[in-house]
Amino acid sequence: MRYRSRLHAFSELTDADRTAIDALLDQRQRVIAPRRDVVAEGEVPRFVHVVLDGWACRYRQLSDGRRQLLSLLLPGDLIDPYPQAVARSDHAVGTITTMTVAEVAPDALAALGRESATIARALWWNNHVAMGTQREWIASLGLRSARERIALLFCEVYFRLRTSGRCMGRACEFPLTQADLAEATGLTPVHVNRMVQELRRDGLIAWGGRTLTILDLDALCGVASFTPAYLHLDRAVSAG
Amino acid sequence: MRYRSRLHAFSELTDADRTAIDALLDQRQRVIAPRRDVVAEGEVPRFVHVVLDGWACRYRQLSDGRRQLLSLLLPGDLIDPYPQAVARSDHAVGTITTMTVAEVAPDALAALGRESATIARALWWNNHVAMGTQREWIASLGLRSARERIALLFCEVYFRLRTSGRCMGRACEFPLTQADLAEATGLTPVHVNRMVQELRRDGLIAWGGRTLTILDLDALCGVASFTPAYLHLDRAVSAG
DNA sequence: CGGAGCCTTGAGATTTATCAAGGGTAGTGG
DNA sequence: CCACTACCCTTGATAAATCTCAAGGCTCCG
Repeated sequence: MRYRSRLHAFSELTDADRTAIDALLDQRQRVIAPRRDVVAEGEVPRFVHVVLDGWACRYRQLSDGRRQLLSLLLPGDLIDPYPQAVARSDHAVGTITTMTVAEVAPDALAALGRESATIARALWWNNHVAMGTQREWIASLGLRSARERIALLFCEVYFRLRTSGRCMGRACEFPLTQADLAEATGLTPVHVNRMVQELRRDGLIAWGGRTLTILDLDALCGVASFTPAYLHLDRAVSAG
Repeated sequence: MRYRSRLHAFSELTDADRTAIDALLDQRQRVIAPRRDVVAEGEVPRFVHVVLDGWACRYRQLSDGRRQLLSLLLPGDLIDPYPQAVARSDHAVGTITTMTVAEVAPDALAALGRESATIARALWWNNHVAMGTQREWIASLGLRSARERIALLFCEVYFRLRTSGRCMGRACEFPLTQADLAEATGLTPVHVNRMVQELRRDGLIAWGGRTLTILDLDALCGVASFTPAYLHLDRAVSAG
């Protein structure tokens, strides 16, 4: 089963809840080219965007041009998860691949949260997971080596895609370039390249084209010190 | 004016809202010794803790002992900002100094959020700021140098304390040890020491005892590439 | 007076960055 | 169908930032 949005994956939702969310997602959609900004830094977003297809990322850029990815936005993710927001964004969101987003009216989502207590909980749960993921990135950048950071990112993406039913066995899409990976892990592209080669040589992964295959999941998780606790999958419906 | 909790600082709150929150904070309090865990990793917290006095931190520790601070919890901060949580914590929270916390029943806070739309918004705003702060830490660890990271942390603490009315001019409390600072910035204590000395030598800060004095705020912000946008102070009542 | 915790300093090792160049591949236009 | 460009990946050599190890000093407290 493939979830249209992360909210759908929340285990306590009723069928009626899921139908109501679907209705919101169908109201208004947009297709965005790769490498474009969806939300600029300082902008006040007019919609709650939900990624329906394709990948994007949050990022922050310093005045001297240095850029850091802050999180990956995969299919199903909410880009502006604040029903009541109307706040100036403190970071930018840009596409990586061609992306289809649903543009949901903040008021409509807020209304849904008031009508259904489970949807309200789903919104908080989604937030909880997003914060946990950010914390894991902090731990990654702060105390893991280059090799460990890269392994961690592979693990995270694999588990997240699997939750939403977007893996085939041990393989999944992975459309980032090595330069993107460098911006996500706080390393240089050159060094990322060497570490990726090492992971390949050690038989942990295969990665080429836009496909990542995890050849030895346990070993990769071990290298990354990865445990999926921060994804709070215990409250998610498993997609297999 | 000194705010008891971050929620109090939300500019849209009415006096009635603030009184209601105060009532929650007064129900049950606890004093915790320095260097103790408030919430252990994997624990399901039974309360929403609010820091009334003293400092704490979120942290994550890998099996080999390496430890990374994930965020600082200053007076007023909510430790478990999920009214509906009842989720296993994916990280630990420990005190730095002696700390007084209010232990609020999650249900009571949730009820308050249902009764007052502004309190509900305040909870989301609080979350929004917490996420922004985590993103800034990611950007700090990912693309800033040692010197820049340390300067950034000083800036962040100063601005956050000022918002809640806990600065005297350019001076504020700063009870972290250099080893703590190292765990927050992903550096070694030795290197932190050298960078702090550099910042002192350059006349940017004075730091000793448990007091930090910012001697040249503009220059320090410049070194750190600090802009307080992520704190979303535009929706906070200024404490001066 | 002794110990513990924290800060400071020095010297050498390691990780990662920087600079520079070459090769592969896919798409584009002639 | 071929040349050409753009983008990405790869490799090597050297440099810089940060870590590691080791030791000494200061201050507070019992």
